[in-house]
Amino acid sequence: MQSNELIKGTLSTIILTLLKENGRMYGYDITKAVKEKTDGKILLKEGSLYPALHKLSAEGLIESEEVMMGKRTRIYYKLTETGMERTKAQVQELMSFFNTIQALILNDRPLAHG
Amino acid sequence: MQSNELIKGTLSTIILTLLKENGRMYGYDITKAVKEKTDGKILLKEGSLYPALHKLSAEGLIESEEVMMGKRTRIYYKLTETGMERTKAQVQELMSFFNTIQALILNDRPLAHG
DNA sequence: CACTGATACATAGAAATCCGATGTATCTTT
DNA sequence: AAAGATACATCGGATTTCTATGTATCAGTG
Repeated sequence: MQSNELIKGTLSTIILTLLKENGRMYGYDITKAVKEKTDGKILLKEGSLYPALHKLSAEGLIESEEVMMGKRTRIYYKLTETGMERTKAQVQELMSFFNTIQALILNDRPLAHG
Repeated sequence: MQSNELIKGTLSTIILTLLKENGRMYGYDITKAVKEKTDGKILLKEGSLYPALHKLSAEGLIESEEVMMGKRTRIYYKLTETGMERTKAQVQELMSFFNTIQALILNDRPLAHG
C-alpha cells in the first residue's frame, strides 16, 4: 500500500484530531474510527498507533486514564490544554502543506524559465 | 521545520510532476523550481534530491543525459514512458489521499458512537 | 466445553525516507 | 583574490511506520 508511505507525518495530527472531536477514546477505538471514517482506505496498525500514543503522552499533548472493563484494561486518552493548542496548529499546518503541494502539482504551466 | 516531516511520501511525486511539466530538468533546477513554486515554503535539500533522482532512475521512471557546460557536468532528467504513466497514477493517489485526510480531519462531527 | 474471532494492550526489529554535514569543483561578480 | 552561486555526490543519523510476535479477555457458535 502506497498510502502508508503518505501517512508519514500525518499520523499524530490524525490522532489528535480524533481526540479533539470525540473527547475521549482508547486505542482500539481509534483504529476503528480511522477505518470507518476513511472507508477502509487508511488502516492504522497497532504497531503504529500504540507507540504514537505513548509518544504524544510523553510530550504532554494527551493524558491517559485506565479503566477496567471486567478484567480487561482499557486506556482512555484525551487532549490536554497544550494538546488542544497543538492540534489546531498542526491541522492548520497540514492544510497549508496540502495547499502548497496542490499548487505545485496541479499547476501544469511550465516554469517561466528563470 | 515540520513541513519537512510532511514531505515524506510526496517527494517522488513532486519530482515526477515537475519533470512532466517542464520536460527536462537537472537537479539544481528542480530545487529552485520547488522553492519558487512554493514561495520558499518547501526547500528541497540536495541530500534528499540526488538520492531520490538516482532511485527514480534505477526504477526506470526517469532517464538522464549528461551535458557538459564548459567544464561542469550537468545531468538532465526526463520522464520515461513508464514514468509518465506512474506520474499520473501517483498524482491521483496523492490527491485521493489528501481528500481522505481532509474528510477525516475537517469533519468535526463526533462519531455516531459505534 | 472448545473453538473462533473480535477486543485490547504492548514491544522489538526491519525498512524506508529525508536531512545535516561534508566534500569537490566550476563560474560569476566584485 | 574572495565570495557566493552553481552543480554534482555520499555518509551517517534521526525519525517514522510496519511486520511479526506476544499476552490476555470476552462473545458467540457448535
